[in-house]
Order: sequence, then C-alpha cells, then structure tokens
Amino acid sequence: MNRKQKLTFKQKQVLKFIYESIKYDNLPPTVREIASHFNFSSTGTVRDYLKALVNKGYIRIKANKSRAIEIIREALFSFPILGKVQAGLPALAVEEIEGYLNLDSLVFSDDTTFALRVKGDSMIEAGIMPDDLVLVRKQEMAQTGETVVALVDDEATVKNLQRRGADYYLEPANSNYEPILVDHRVSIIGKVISVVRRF
Amino acid sequence: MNRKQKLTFKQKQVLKFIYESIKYDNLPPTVREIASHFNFSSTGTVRDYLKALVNKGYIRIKANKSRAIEIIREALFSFPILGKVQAGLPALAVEEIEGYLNLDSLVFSDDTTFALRVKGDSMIEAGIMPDDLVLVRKQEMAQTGETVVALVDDEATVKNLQRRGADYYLEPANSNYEPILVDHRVSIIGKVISVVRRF
DNA sequence: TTGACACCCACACAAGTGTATGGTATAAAA
DNA sequence: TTTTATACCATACACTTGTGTGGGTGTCAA
Repeated sequence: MNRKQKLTFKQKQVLKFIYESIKYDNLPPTVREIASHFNFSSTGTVRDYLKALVNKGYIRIKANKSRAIEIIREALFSFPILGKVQAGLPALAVEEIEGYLNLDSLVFSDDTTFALRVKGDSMIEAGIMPDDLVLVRKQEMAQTGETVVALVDDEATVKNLQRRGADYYLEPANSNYEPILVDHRVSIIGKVISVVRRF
Repeated sequence: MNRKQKLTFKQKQVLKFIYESIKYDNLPPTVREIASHFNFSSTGTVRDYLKALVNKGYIRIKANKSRAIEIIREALFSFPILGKVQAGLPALAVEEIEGYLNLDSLVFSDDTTFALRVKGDSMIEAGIMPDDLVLVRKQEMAQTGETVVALVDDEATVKNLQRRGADYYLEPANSNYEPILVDHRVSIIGKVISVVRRF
C-alpha cells in the first residue's frame, strides 16, 4: 500500500520486464511469461514478486483477470520530468540533472528520453516558451541547426547549435541574449525532439 | 490484408469496444469479454468479427495468446490529425473539418479531442509556429484569454479570445495581423489544450 | 530469538481462453 | 446463379492462467 518504497534490484528487474512488455508488445505479461523470462520454475515466485510490487505501490492488479497488471503512473515513468532547464539565466546544477538521469536509467535503462521544463525566454523566437516541456533524447553529439540541451559551466540550457567558421556556438532565439562559444566548458546533453505545451 | 477498407456499423462497434478497453482498462479484451459485451452467445461470432477487422487492416492478432489484440496505428486514432488550420491565411473549408469530425465521432464517439496542424504565422509570438500540432478539445464556448480554434467565414483559424468592452475579438499573436471581431460569422470549434512540435 | 521480508521451489485446480468444426440465414457482388 | 461477405448460433478441446497450499533458505532488525 505504501508508495515510494524502495525496490530491490530483482524487483526492479521484474517491474522493468512488465514495463517493457507493455511498451513493446502493448500487452502486459502473464504470470508464466514472467516466470519463463526469469527462469523461475514456479509461478509462486512470480506471485511473491507481484505481491511485493503491489504492496510498494508500483503496480495494480485486477483479480482473476489474465494479464491484468497496470503500472501506476506509467506516463510519468516513460518521460520523467527532471526539473527546470535554464533558457536564459542559470538555474540547474549539473549534479541535480545527473542524479535524476541515473535514477531513471537505473530503473529503466532503455529510456534515453526524458523531459525538462524550460525556464527563461532565450528561445522565445523559436517558439519555445517559459514553462514548456522539452523532450530530450540523450546524446553527446548534435548537428548544426539542431536544438540542443547543453551544460554550460554546470548549468543546463536550451539553445540552437550553429557553426561560424571553425567554431560552434549555442545560439539563443532572442536578440537580448548573446551566443555562447562551444568550448571545454560546454557539453551537449541531448537533442530536443519535441516541445509540448499544456494549457 | 487490405487497409482502409470500410467497416460495417457493427464492425465499427466491435473495434470501438476494443479501443475503449485498451484506453480505459489498459488491457485488450478477451474473446469472451467481447462476446458478453455484445450479448453474443457464441465465441465463433467474435472470431468472425476479429477476422474481418484483421482482413481490413484495423487490428493485429498474435496467435494463441490471450488478449493479444493490437489496434493498428492506435496513436493516430486517439488524436486524428485533420488537416491544416489556418493561422493567418484562409486554408480549410468548414465542410472539410466537419466531415472529419463526423467520421471521427462516428467511430469513436467519446473522442472529444483532435489534432490540427497549424498553417501560417499569426500566432508566432505566442509560441505557436507553422506546422505545429495543436490538440483541440471540442467545445463551443471559451473564456477570455484562452487560445481557441474558430471558424471565420468557413475557414478555421487559431487565435486568442479577448474581450474589449462589450465585444469579443480573436486576437493574433503577430503584429502584422489584425484582430477579428466575433460576430455571427464566427463560431468557436474548440479550445487549444496543448501544442506539440516534433523535430 | 522471534518475526518480517526477500527469494526461491513443487504441485494442484478450477476457471479462463483461443481455436476448431460444424451450423443457419440474408444480401450483395461476380 | 454461384460465390463471397456479413451476421449470428452451438458445442467441444486442449492449453493457458490466476490462485491456492505448503515447503524451503537466508538476512536483518527488534
């Protein structure tokens, strides 16, 4: 019943398998599908795991129905919101981001996508407004012209990657801000693949 | 195998039931759950329907697995993209929209949300760019300050609803465009609840 | 040292489940 | 006119599936 309780490593693995079954097969697994995936020779073992996951508030089960496993708040799991990204002024320390990224990848290591909430107006002319959510695909490289999330002096920021001569710049989409030269202080975290705004 | 083949009324109802089971229960129905919902006294009847839906390209079934019904391109079904909305210049006739809306509501009458692709730059200062997708909740009324989709002289447009004295106006977010007075030529289709941009 | 928990096993059973094999009837298309 | 598709029905079979019962080992805090 208690939520937010910690999972053991193996419980995480079971939860991950359920999560991936739903994500890729569009179908939760049966008890025996879980058992055979983990080479459990007894369905009772699976029942113990499911019971633990239910007790800790990670899944919901409908009695006597096949495959009736629901992951609670799965929407949040698939695109965890990490905090605010600076798009103008300093806001988020690198440790904070890294912490979240690791936590996420620990539970669902296949997840290379996460969401960040934009702070500031430096990308306003590109239609990225304060408080928008940007969906970010983790990658350390990006191409010219792409909108990226970068760390500048341990601060996260959303900018456009542009090239001028031999140098690369993080360019804001707001004439009140200056471009940032990409040098050793700058590292690309990922590429913005989508912008979502809710009213 | 052939896609886009027309469904009969009853086949639509079965497809709708499958769709709703997935949407609300997070679980496709079993053959017998379908049968009991439609008061079919034979599972063979359901098999005939499923076979028809598979042949016409609406669902996919994995053999010998319980509940293994997948709706093909369900993402498109949940938010059907209807065409381009004008956000600056005339683009879409009212009959076109209405046609799609009716088709949609016929198949999935519970769906009050649809998506439209934005054309034009009249909302650019509000961060709504050309080719963005706006998710629209169908409703005929809206409040001051909300971003709405409206029909003006049989053309769809995205604007902000504002009040000046006794009159209401559809205000663009671009100083190159003029506000539009809300009178008998104008009708609100719905309210923009989200903006999505994919890179 | 008692109890709760994690982590496994074997076996059983009733109900659930996809599939198969047969029907009947109507209507539209070839 | 024959075929094809739609729209139902009854019954049956074997496998699937959730659940139950009962067992075990080990760890760690109370």
